[in-house]
Amino acid sequence: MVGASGRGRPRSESARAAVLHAVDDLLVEVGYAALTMKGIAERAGVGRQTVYRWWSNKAEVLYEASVLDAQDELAVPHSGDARTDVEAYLNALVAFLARSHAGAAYRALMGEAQHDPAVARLLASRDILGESAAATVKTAIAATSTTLSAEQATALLIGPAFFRILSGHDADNIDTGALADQFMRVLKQG
Amino acid sequence: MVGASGRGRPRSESARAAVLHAVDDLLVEVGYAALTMKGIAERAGVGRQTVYRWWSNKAEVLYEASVLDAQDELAVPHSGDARTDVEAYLNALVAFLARSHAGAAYRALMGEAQHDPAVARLLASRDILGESAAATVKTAIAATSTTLSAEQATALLIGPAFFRILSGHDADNIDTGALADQFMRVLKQG
Amino acid sequence: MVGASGRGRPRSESARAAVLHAVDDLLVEVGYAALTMKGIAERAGVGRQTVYRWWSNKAEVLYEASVLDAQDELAVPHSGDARTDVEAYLNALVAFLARSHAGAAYRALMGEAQHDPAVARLLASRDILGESAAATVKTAIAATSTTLSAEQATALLIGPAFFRILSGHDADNIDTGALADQFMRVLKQG
Amino acid sequence: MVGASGRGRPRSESARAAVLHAVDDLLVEVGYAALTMKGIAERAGVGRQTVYRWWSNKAEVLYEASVLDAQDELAVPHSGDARTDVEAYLNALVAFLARSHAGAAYRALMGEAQHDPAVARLLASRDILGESAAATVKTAIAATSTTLSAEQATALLIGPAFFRILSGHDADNIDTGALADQFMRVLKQG
DNA sequence: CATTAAGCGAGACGGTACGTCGGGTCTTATA
DNA sequence: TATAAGACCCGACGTACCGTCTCGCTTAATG
Repeated sequence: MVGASGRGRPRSESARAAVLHAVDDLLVEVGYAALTMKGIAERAGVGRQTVYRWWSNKAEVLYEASVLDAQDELAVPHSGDARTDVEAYLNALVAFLARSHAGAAYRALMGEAQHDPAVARLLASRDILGESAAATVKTAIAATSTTLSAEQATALLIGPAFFRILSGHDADNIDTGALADQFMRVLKQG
Repeated sequence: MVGASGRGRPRSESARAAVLHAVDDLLVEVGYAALTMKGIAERAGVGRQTVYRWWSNKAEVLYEASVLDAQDELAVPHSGDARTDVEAYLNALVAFLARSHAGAAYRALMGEAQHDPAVARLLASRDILGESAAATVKTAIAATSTTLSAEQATALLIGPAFFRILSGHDADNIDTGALADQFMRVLKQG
Repeated sequence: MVGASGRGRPRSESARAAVLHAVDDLLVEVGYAALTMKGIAERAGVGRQTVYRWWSNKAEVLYEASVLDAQDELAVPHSGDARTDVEAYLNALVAFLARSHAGAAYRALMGEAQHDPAVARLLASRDILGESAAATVKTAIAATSTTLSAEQATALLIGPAFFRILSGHDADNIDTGALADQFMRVLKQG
Repeated sequence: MVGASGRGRPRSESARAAVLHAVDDLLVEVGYAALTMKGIAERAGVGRQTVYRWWSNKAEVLYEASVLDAQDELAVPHSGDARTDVEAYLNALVAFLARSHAGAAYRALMGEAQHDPAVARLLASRDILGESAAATVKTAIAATSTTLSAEQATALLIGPAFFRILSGHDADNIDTGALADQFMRVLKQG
């Protein structure tokens, strides 16, 4: 018996799906800045309360609608060759952060997290970027027998591209091949 | 003669200063999230219109009040030894981003910039972090005769720490010594 | 000379005239509701302070610009026949109150006076309507040997038309001939 | 079935009542000039938007809060004797216009109406003074078989006192007995 | 089958920040 | 000292969004 009594009308999965869909649409159409709870509910053809019943604030809806669903944008096939996998991952990372709608949502949420503890907790509850890199990092560590921890290696892998994108630099100028080389070299020596 | 009509009452530098001071105080007292234009004006003992006359939005005031003034938090003495300077810079960077009020303001602004083009332009107009690292990066490049561009090297230097702090990881666990070593090693080899 | 020391630059009569002229123009162009001190000063090509130097508030400028100048709208030639003069006066009164710009200004000021004591004092300082009716009323009183005071007679003369116009009734439907007859009849019997 | 969608939360009659009550209180405490929408909402413990939802401007709230409710101040018992009723009505009129809070509100609104068409329409939508006088005027007309229209008679009845009060003359000096006599005399002869 | 209780769409609710506007004062350089 | 210009402080304006609440109406599971 998981929760609830089973009495009363069950929650509408279709309402939930409509909200998530509406968020995706609105993100594309009006952008994050113009996203409002009222707008989302209306677009979804759903009562405002229903949105708040499933998610407790705007960040949560957005996170689930856009970020979670988009994890596969960061999933890359593993070739077995560490260097190849690293570059593939970096390409996926740049594409996600700099060019996808989900990435824009993720950046916006990370921004909110800098001054809203609730959003910070939300993002911390699931380390999307870290997880997405985990397999690649693991392969690279195994291939180089570095002494670096996975966490350190992850920061080395993601950090440079992450910084350049968040800083507003042109994502097209990021040389993922070079970054991959540098990353592998550090691992081989530490 | 830098422009200026000379006609009419001159803008009050003291009002301007009072606003910047008020922002600094309020950031410490109530934090970024609770910062409002009304609150700033009232705290500064200044009319609301006066604030809007000098800055066109909250981000601009905050940027000038907190971020510009705080560049010296990122200024580190140069020892002449590249490795030493790099670690010193990384320590200053972590202290700024993760522990100072100005750093909190900077992270908040960088967050806004992710969905507000005006803020993005504002931050892009003066690449605070890049500038602060420039001397250190230059020294390191000279000492290693790397083929990396300054921009690439800057991203390598700042990225990993930047990523971990923005992601909400514990700043105390950042091993700046190790990061400095890794940075130098990459430069020596590329 | 009348007051002042004579030292320093004398007040500019032309600035004063420009303001009064500007008020007249603006009243016609934008109406009372859109009249602002800033607008008046700009239209007159005059500093804001200069306006306040001559008049202490908006009501005073308007009063002098529009109402005082318009007293001659209410001045009617006297024929010597009381009944004739009364009707002529009533026609002038209706034309002034209901159809002239000065009359609109007067009504607006009388409106302000209902909740602004300063404006009330201003209007009380010079009983424009009462004065304008004085000669007509005097003639009528003399012609009828009524026991009514001038003040009572004035209220009887002006009141009915005044009420209908201020109440927003159609001024064209006011039968000034009938009103004149009724006025004369009351006087003859009291 | 008087319309109404039946959907959504119904408007709160208690909020509406709280606003009207707050307006009454504030009129007495701070007067018309200091009445603000913000102040009204706060005093009523109501959101600002809620006030705007029921009434579209200050005049409307005031009209409903103060003027409509105050019609009974102008309701006088009818004795059957026209002359008696007329004097009783004039006493009530003077008391209302010159001495009651509702009367002050009415004068203020009539003032606004002189330069604000919306307020003019509002007042025209319900001719408070005319209605209040209607029964008295009807009785007087019947008793005198005058040829005057009701509208003309109303202006004769109300006009003189109305003019003196709006002009700021001392209301205590208004001889309602004399005005009643004059009114009756005019009717008997026309 | 009737009851019951929770979810539903709709939209009003109390709050609060926004950016603008007007009032009346103050401070420049110039005349 | 008056002037034109325009910045100053103040505070009301009407709008927008937040997250909560309250309607009448479904929609199951329970009795």
